[in-house]
Amino acid sequence: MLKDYYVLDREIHAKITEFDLAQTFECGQCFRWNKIYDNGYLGISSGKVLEIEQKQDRFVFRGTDRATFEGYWIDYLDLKRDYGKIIEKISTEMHMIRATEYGNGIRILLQDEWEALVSFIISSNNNIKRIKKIVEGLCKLYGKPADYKNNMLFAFPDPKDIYGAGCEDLGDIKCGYRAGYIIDAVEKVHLEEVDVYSIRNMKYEEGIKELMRIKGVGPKVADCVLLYGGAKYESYPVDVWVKRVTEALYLKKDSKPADIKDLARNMWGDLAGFAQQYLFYYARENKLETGVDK
DNA sequence: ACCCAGGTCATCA
DNA sequence: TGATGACCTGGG
Repeated sequence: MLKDYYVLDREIHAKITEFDLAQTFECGQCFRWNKIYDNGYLGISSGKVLEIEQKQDRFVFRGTDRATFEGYWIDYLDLKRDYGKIIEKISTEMHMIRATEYGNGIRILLQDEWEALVSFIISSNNNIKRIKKIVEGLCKLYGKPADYKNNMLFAFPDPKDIYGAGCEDLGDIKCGYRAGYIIDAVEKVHLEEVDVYSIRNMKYEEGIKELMRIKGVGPKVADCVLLYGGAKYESYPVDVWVKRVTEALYLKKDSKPADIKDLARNMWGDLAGFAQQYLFYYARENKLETGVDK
C-alpha cells in the first residue's frame, strides 16, 4: 500500500507495496492505459491524464498535482487498500497461493461507472485487443481532447456527449452489433432511466438488476461494471477464462455459472472479486487450457 | 474455410 | 427456467 509520498518539481514520488503497473493495467480490468516506455504507463480517467513510472516499489507520478493525486488518483488506483492482507486472506489453498504470487502487484481500479459500463458492453464476445481499439475509437469520436507531452489523449465521452447519435454514427469504430447496445445505454443513462452513477450506493443484487435493464448487459457485464466501477468486491464475473480456470482448479467441467458463483462466494466471500482477478490473470497469462494446469 | 474472443439476445420447449 | 443458434469484426 501507499507508504509515503512527496512532491518534487511537479512530480509526485511515492513508495507503494503490492503494486505493479504491468499487472494492474494488463490484467484485463481496464482498456485505456498504455505502455509508453519500459515501466512507464500513460492513461486518462474522468478527463484527467496521468503518467506513472515504476522502479520496484518506487513510483513517480507526472501530469498531475498534489490535490488531484490525493482527491482522485489514490482512490482510482486503490492505493490505500492493504492487498497483502487480502492475499493472505484468500490464499487458503495452493492454487490461490500460486495465482496471488504470480499477480501479487494487481490492484483493482476504481473506474468511472459509465466508462466501465460501456467498455464491458463492448467486451462481450470480443477480444481485448479489439475492445481497446473500439473504446479508443469511441473516445476519439465523442471525447474531449487533452494533450500531454506530444501525446493526444481523449477523455471517455459522457452520455450527453454521445446522446442524439444513432447506430449508423458509430460505424467508423467497428463495434458491430454492439452499436445498438451502446446507444441504448446512452439513452437510458442520459434520460435517467438507469442510474449507473448510484451503483456504489446500491446492494450488489440491486446493482445487477439496475444494470441489466440496458440491452447488451447480461450477468457477466453487470458483474464487471459492479466490480470495476462500483467497488462491489463480492462480484465474481464469470467469463470463458474464469469458468475454465475455476472448473479446472475447484469444480468439474460444464458447471453452471450459478454453481461457479456459489463456489466463489463460499470460498472467498466479499473478497471474491479480488480472487477472480488473480485467477483471470493467472489463467490468461499462462494460457491455461481446459482442465490442464501447466 | 473455420474457430475464437472477458456474452447477450431471441426463440422455443 | 433452461437450452440452442446467431451475431459484427479481425486474427490465427
